Parts: sequence; structure tokens; C-alpha cells
Amino acid sequence: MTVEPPSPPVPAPRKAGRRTARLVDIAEAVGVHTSTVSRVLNGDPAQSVRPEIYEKIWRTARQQGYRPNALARALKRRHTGALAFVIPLLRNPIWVRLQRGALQRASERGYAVMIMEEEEMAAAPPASSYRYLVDESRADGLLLATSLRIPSHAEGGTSGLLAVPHVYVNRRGPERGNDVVMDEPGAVRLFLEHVAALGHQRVALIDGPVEVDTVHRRELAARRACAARGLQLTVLHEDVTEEGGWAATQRLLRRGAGAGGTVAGGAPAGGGLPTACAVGSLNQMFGVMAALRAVGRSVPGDMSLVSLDEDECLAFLDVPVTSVAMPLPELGSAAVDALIARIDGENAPDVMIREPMSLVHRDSVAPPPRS
Amino acid sequence: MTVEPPSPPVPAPRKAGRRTARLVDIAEAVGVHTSTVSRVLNGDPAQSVRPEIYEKIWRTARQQGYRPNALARALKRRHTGALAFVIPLLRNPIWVRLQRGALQRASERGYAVMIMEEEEMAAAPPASSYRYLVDESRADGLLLATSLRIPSHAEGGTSGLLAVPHVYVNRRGPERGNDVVMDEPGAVRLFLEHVAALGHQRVALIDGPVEVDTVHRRELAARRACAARGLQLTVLHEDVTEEGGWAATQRLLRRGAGAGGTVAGGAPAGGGLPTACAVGSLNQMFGVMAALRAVGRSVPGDMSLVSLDEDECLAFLDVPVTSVAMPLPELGSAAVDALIARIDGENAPDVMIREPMSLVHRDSVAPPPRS
DNA sequence: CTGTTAGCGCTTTCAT
DNA sequence: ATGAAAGCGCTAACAG
Repeated sequence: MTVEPPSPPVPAPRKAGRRTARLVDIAEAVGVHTSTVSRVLNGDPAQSVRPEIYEKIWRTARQQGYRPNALARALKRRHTGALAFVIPLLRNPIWVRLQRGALQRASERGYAVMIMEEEEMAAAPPASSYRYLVDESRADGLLLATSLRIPSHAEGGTSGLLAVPHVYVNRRGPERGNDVVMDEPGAVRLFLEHVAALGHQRVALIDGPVEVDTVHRRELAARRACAARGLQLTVLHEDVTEEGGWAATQRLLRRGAGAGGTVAGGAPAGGGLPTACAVGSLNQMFGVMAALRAVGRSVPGDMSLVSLDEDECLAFLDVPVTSVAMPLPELGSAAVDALIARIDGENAPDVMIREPMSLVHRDSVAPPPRS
Repeated sequence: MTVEPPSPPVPAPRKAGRRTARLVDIAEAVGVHTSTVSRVLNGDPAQSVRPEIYEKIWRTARQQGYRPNALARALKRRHTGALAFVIPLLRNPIWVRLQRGALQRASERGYAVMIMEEEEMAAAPPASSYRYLVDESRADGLLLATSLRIPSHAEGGTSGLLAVPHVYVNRRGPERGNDVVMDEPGAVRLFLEHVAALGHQRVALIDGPVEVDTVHRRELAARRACAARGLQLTVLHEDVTEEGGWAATQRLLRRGAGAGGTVAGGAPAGGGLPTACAVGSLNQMFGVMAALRAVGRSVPGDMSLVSLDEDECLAFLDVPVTSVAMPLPELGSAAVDALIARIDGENAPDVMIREPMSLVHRDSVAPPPRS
């Protein structure tokens, strides 16, 4: 869907819609004015109606199968009852959980959700790419679950125009104040504390490209926490795919073999390979495990592994993988609430979802090998 | 979202919408009537306009950032430009691919897609549960990608009312004529031919519950093809989860151990365990592999395995798994086309997507063990 | 208690 | 070549 200024010649409709009972139909049937019917059916608390009329209206409405025309109503009320949800359609199951949380909450709050797939390589921040949906009254607000960070200045010029209700989900947007994210630092710490307690000294983080906001935040958190604990950290960025995980692992191993790559954080490159590694996504995890297997490194014997995506399938792999379970449905649900608040003109803050988050212990973590 | 006859007291909107340039605004600015502006902007082929006016209209429209109000337009045209897509939000990545194909095509054809999650245990066929979306003018038609089969008589009574444009995606609906499905028999045959050529005589199919339409069709196809080829077939139905795959495998092994379960197809229960198995979903596949591993059966040494869901991660498992890649994006895209045809009142037939379908050869299939 | 009156913003004959 | 007028179906003051 392009964002051409005015509307390009639309593909023209073909067939007239079928007729559903209208307000006036039931008004006629009952013998009252449409406004009366409207009031009754909407449960207008202000006025009261003669019980017999009230009864009769409901009865015929029901029997005629009356359904209010959402279009007409929305046009009048200036409120569509729909939210647009912009998502990157990745294979990664986290989006499904997020989506479910959001859908569920939206429907509880009386909103429908329309889904848009993220545009390939948007130069502009999503809020400005999709605001047309609100401008055209297709939706009341935007749920932006795209993943790439965007230089904050990019939005600067248009920010005045950006009075469109929107919320960035699982990422921070270019402006503060409209973000709903999870506690990525907390997740990283869960991993770090777990392996540090077991005696690991050198750890790694394999994750997606830095342009992805969650990745960025996890890396920062890892840097900080490792510095504080005196752990040596290596960070590898690759695509969020199996191949990416494979490639990252190869780089990691090669580096450990003495090639002396850059050790992130500027820590002295001594001491050999990391003995524990967190992996940012399920897809990458498959690649990581395959790469380790290929060179005969055992998990968790030689390398402890923790997935930062939880998924049931992890329990069934050849080595069941420990993971951090993130509050994804809660994130989706909170995002919807945050957006609705903004639509209602409330002045709401950024939100960070911390609970429930937990380490799912399986078999991929053990003390470091004694060297 | 419930399907209460008329509308329950809606949570009332709060804030007036912000103002976007309207048709009349630009009409005033240019000094012409709104109808003229409308004609120009919609590229009305009938009338022609003075070039200078034409120019000026477009210019001010652009500069005022005019966006037609979709609500008003839809109300007038009796055509919303939206499709409702009802899906079961499963972890299974096939839905993501299907969704992508559908979204993509819909946007090409000028439609937006609103997503609804499938209701838990719908007693009624989805077409009747969701027709309110069309009745309320929220959408022009229904894409029903729910998975459960429904006794065809269930729709009988209401079928007259069911003049709502709809299409069942990846399943057959209760009435014929509105289905868009893939060639499940073809997929099953791909598996069967492959393993039969390698010399396997006893095969199994582990899949979801029979209530799932694709499962039902695969089972039928498998029965037929095995009978024709003289193969012995065992069919196991379990949940579409890792646990389900695990449970099915255990049942399979136990049976082979002499417990003498029912061999599907009524074939004589001779000859021991199957040596090749197709698994209906990725999630189950994880469970199947874990269960085989747990009892020390090797893949493909003791058992050849084929996944009927293709996913990149299969290439990275401890034993890379051969699979059948189904035309999922094509299915989504075809479904959208089929639905739009029905919205346009065209008289379109059921469609079956056959291409592209292929066997992705990896390492989980080998000749049967010599016994 | 209920009917009247105005539209929401746009499209579309029908005149001119 | 353009304007006038009439709504789409519903809601929301404001009368009575």
C-alpha cells in the first residue's frame, strides 16, 4: 500500500452491497422515529423510553437481525473502532504471541485490528508511513511493531504533523513517550546471573543486526552488566535466521582459535573462547546449535546456551535448550491499552513490561569446562 | 468479539477526531464545487475538466495533504475495501506464510486486511460466526482460514442467509464452491513415492486430529495411495504440538512392540514397525524426533522421516529433515483473488493450488533397514 | 418521553 | 465543463 498523496484512481467497486436491516427499517416497523430506535439500541442513559416501546424495538431489532452500520456510525462519531497493527511478518513465533495478546485485548476493548505488513526498507519512521491510515479514517491509531531503530532526528521535521495516535511496540520510536517495550536488560541479566553463578567468566551474545532496537538494548545491557561483574563479553551480530546463527558461531569459534577478532567492550582478548552464550532468537539458535555440533563442541559441555526466545520446541531438541521466557502476550495487551489511552487523548507515559519473565531451565547450561 | 444480535452499548468514544483536509476544503481553496474536485481526484473518465482547474485541484490537494475519508467514501459506495481474515493463531509458521501471501495480494488489489483470531470452539461454521463483519460493513468479505471441519449439514438452515462473500482457506467449508485449498493428496503422494522407491513397505502418518480438514484429506489420500501400492499404513492422530508428536510416536512404537494396536486401513497387522513416517506439522516433528531419540531409534537408519511442513530450521536439526514444501503464499494470494471475485459478484469455482510443491531433500530419509 | 433537524464527508445522477 | 441536489445510515443536540 503506497502512500501517494491523494488517492490514486481506486479499482472501482462492482456490485452494490446487500441490504441489511437499517435503523429506519426497524423504526418504521415499530412506528417510531429512527432517533428513538438509536437511543434505545445504544442504551442511551440520558433518556428513558416507554417500556412497551423499548421492548418492541429490541424485539424487532433482534428479529430483523439488525446490525448497526459501522461505517455510518464511525463517520458520525468520528471514531472507527479499528487499530492498525504494523508487523514484520517473520517466521519467528514471538510475533504470533505478541499478536495474540494484542488481538485479544483489542477485542475486549471493542476494537478491531487491521494488520499491515511492514514495508521493506522504510526510510521514514513507520509512524509517518502509516499515518495515512488514520488520516483516511481507516483506523483510530497505529500499533507499530516494526523492529528497526531509526535515527531520532528523522522524525524531527514531521513531528508536529505526527499528532496521530501511535505506539511503538517492542521497540522505541524516534520520539520518546510512545513506546511499549519489554525489559530486555532484565532478560540479559537473567542469563548473565545464571551462568556467572555457575562460574562462567567469558560469555557471548549472538543476536540480530544492531539496527534492531531490541538487539541494541540487549547489547547495551550486556555490556554494562558484564563490566560490572568483570565478565568478558563477545557480541556477534548476524541476520535473524538459522544461517545468521550459524555464521555468528563460526566467527566466534574462528576468533577463539586465535584469529583474534575484536572482543566487544574493549576487554582484553585473553582467555580463549566464551563458555556461555545467549542467542537472541529461536531461528538463530538452530544455526548456532548446528554449527557447534558440526565442529564437535558439546552443549553444555563445551558451551552453555540460552535462548532469549522461549518456544516449546526447545524442550524437544537433541539438547533441550534453556531459555528466557518473555512476557509477549502482556506486551501486546499493554500496547493496545497504551494506544487506546492515546486515542482517548489521555496523557500516558512510556511503558516497560517486566512481568512475567523467567528462566526456563532445561539442559543446555552447565558449569564451564575445567581448562 | 461476541456476536450479540444488535450492538451492546459500545464503550463510547472520547475525543473528536483531528481534522484532515476535506473535499470541500480544497474545493473552496480552488473556487469550484466539491463534485468537481471529486471527479478530478478520482480520475472520472466520463467528464473532462479545464486543464487549469484540473491542475490547480491536484496541486492544492497535494499541498493540503488531502486524503479521502475512507468511511464516507465506503458509506456512499457501499464497499469498504477491507477483507476480514479469520485465522487460528498457532505457533506453526505455516500461518505466517499464508498470511503474508494474503496480505501482499490484498494490498496489491487495493484491499486492507483485518485480522480476527479464530474463536475457541465454535459450534457454528465460521461463515455464520463472522458474517456480522460484513453485515456491519466492516469488511466486504471473509477469508476463513480456520482449520476444523464442520459437518456439512450444520450450515444447511442458514445457507440462504449466507450470501456473504466468503472463502474457506486451506480447508473445505460446509458448502462446496467457496474453498481454496492446496493439493494435500499430492503432498502425501510425494512422500509415498519417495519412500516406496527406496523400498519401504510399511509407512506411517502422524498428524493432527481428524477434525482438522487438511488432516482428514491427507489421511484419505494416504489410505488410497497405500492401498494402490500395497503399502501398509498406520495413521496416528494427536494434537498439533510437540507433545502430540511425542505421544503419537510412543503409541507407534508400543504398537510395533507387539501390543497390536489397530492398523489403519484394515491391513493385516503383520511385519512390525513402519520404517518411514510423514509428520503433518513442524511442531509435531520436534516431538517425533525426540521420542525416537529417547528410545535410541536412529533417523534415518531405523526410521525415515518427512515433514509435511517446510521450514528453514529443519535443515539445521541434528538430523536435517526432508520435507514437502507447500505453496503457502500462493494459497494466501489465491484466496484473496477468489474472495474478491465473489465480492464482485463473479461466479467462481473452488480452487486447488498445486504449484509450486516440492520435496526438499535432506538427510532424514534412507532405504529401510534390512531386517 | 419522543420527534425534528442537521449533518459526518463523499459520490453521483441530473441539470445547466 | 461544472454546479445543484440528494442521499449512504447513523447520531446528537434541541425542541416540544
